Amino acid sequence: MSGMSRRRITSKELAKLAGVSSATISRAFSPDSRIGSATRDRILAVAREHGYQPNAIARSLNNQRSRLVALVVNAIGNPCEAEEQQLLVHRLQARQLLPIILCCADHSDRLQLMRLASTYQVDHVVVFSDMVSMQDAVDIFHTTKPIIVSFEPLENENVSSIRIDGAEAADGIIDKIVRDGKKRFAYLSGTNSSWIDKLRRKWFADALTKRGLAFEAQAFGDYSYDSGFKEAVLLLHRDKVDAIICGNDVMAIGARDAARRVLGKNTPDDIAIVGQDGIAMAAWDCNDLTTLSLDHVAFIDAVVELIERHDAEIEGPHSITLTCTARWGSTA
Amino acid sequence: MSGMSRRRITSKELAKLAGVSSATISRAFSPDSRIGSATRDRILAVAREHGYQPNAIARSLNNQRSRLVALVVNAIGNPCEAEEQQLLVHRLQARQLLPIILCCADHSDRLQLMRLASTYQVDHVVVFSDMVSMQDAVDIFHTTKPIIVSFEPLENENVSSIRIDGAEAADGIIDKIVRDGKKRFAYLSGTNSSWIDKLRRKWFADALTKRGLAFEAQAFGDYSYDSGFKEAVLLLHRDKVDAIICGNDVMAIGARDAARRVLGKNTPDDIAIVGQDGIAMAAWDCNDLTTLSLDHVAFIDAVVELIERHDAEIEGPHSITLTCTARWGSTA
DNA sequence: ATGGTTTGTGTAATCGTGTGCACAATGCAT
DNA sequence: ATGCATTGTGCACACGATTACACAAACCAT
Repeated sequence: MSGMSRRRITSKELAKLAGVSSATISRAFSPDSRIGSATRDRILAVAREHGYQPNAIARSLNNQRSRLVALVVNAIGNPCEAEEQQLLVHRLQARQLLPIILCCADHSDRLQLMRLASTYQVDHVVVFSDMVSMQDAVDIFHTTKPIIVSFEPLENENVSSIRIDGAEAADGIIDKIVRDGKKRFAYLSGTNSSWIDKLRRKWFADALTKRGLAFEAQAFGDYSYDSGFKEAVLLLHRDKVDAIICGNDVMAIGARDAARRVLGKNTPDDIAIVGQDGIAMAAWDCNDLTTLSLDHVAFIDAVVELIERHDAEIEGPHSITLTCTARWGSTA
Repeated sequence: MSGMSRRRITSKELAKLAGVSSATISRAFSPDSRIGSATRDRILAVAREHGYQPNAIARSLNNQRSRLVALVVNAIGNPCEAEEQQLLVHRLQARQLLPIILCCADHSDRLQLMRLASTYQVDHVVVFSDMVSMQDAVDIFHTTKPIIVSFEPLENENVSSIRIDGAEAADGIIDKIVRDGKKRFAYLSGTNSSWIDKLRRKWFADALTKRGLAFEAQAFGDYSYDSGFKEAVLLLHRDKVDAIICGNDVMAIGARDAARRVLGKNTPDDIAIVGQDGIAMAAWDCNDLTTLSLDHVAFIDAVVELIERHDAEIEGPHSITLTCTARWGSTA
């Protein structure tokens, strides 16, 4: 690398240096294209010497293929999704795909943000966030026909989805809590009314119904520790519940702290607390949460599988169903 | 929006539809360019009708400006950086800049990953990770002359950096612990030898030296809860220390759990435990960590400030220094 | 009425690659 | 030696936007 060359060298310039045409330069960088191996070696050597790499922007324009993937997430730090995000980014990078993160939790105009990303001709879109309507995503991204992978099943030829089934595991958890003698259940939602939140609540509600019970109270948080803490105080104090099913693990930890600190009640004897997601933190010694957990690796495997199918141009929307399992901790 | 048009419409096609030339289309989307306001309105209406948006890839090629920013991070889920990442992404999005995440913790060839990103002509690079050598980053990205923002100060006209000073706050923390009667200190590093790790350790080491003390032991983890737990057991059992300064908050929580669970020792009476970063979780009721914390907002303000200076083409490398403060919890 | 400025639009070149087509050179079988 | 398949390379255009330049129309002042 000859040090300080300021500007990135261009294909045509390199062609002059190597005594070939710019077309040949391009071929030297395309794995399977007709080019003499001697020529290729010489070009690659000269390229390395001058720090040349083909311009991905120009290539994308020509290819109609950007190798960019938009990841629509609620928030980056949010442990609920962070582990999946991390895994997916890893898998994408291994396939030479670059992720563009769209954080919509704090962005005032999520649609505008998605429109911006769509102008970059992303090849795929993965929607983790439950804050954006799937219909909006389809409307915005359909022009480039990227795959859209999402939790929410939607009848549309452009959308593949991953369905999640936690009914059985939820039933097992409710079963144990009921047998432990708890009677007054509350559900602490993470959002006011997202699709995924309703689905999850239904799993537990059905399990209660089956046993002649029902949720005595319902509260709404925002998936954060603080909201879990705050709402749990109300539920325990005002509604006198003795079991709280939380929309995610972080709120469950908040609720557990509230019970212990504000009400002086301990899990699982005085009160049962259940999380959802199965994040790593749930298994930490200080938490040891009972939680309805999803196998992150299997989940991301499914996402990657859908992306691969789309890359291979296999037509039609696809759908994969995953089942949750219970993680048994000491909180319920 | 007329529904189901499969392919994204092009500037030239829209021109035909609106009865103008493609140059005029372009002008309609450039805020300050000579165009009749009647024409602009008509074009924007037709554009909306057909779901047209200028192709950002083509625009980038022409502009020599991609509006993409590479964020080089260790891991996404990692709470140590997650809050900064979240804030920065938010700020970038507000400026219509899109972040490309490079996760280098788990990627076998970090340099290749960075080279890949550099072919996308990113406008800026922000290096959070302490796992990549700054010199490598400069070598790879210098061809496009993006700004490189990093923790590590480096004498190079392309690199701006943010320096962090925690000496005073570390001194205050050590002061309190020593006055509480602790005598045998250990430092639990997050990495084997990153630049930032050495710097942080030095702050505490200096504070000890000033009082005629020194670290009795040093261990190496990997910034994870599990490694904090495991190493703390060894430090407490084998080295009989009564104060552990941890490289980050997550390890500190692991260490606290280890002390409580394995050794039956409680903070702050039996043993003092200090974290670093000041993540939100540190303030959770169940943790209430004493930690050397950095103001995340100020930090990201500084990063954005550097990016803005670069956008405004203000020459030369810049440097901003931030000072840490102590968060006083119940662990030390 | 006329010269000069301003305004709005079209033409054509450009950004850096990829690739179909044409064509020369080479290898091989007869 | 000839006909044919194969290999390697260059030319030229396409990808979809931006923008310098040219130019017509409109406006204004004298």
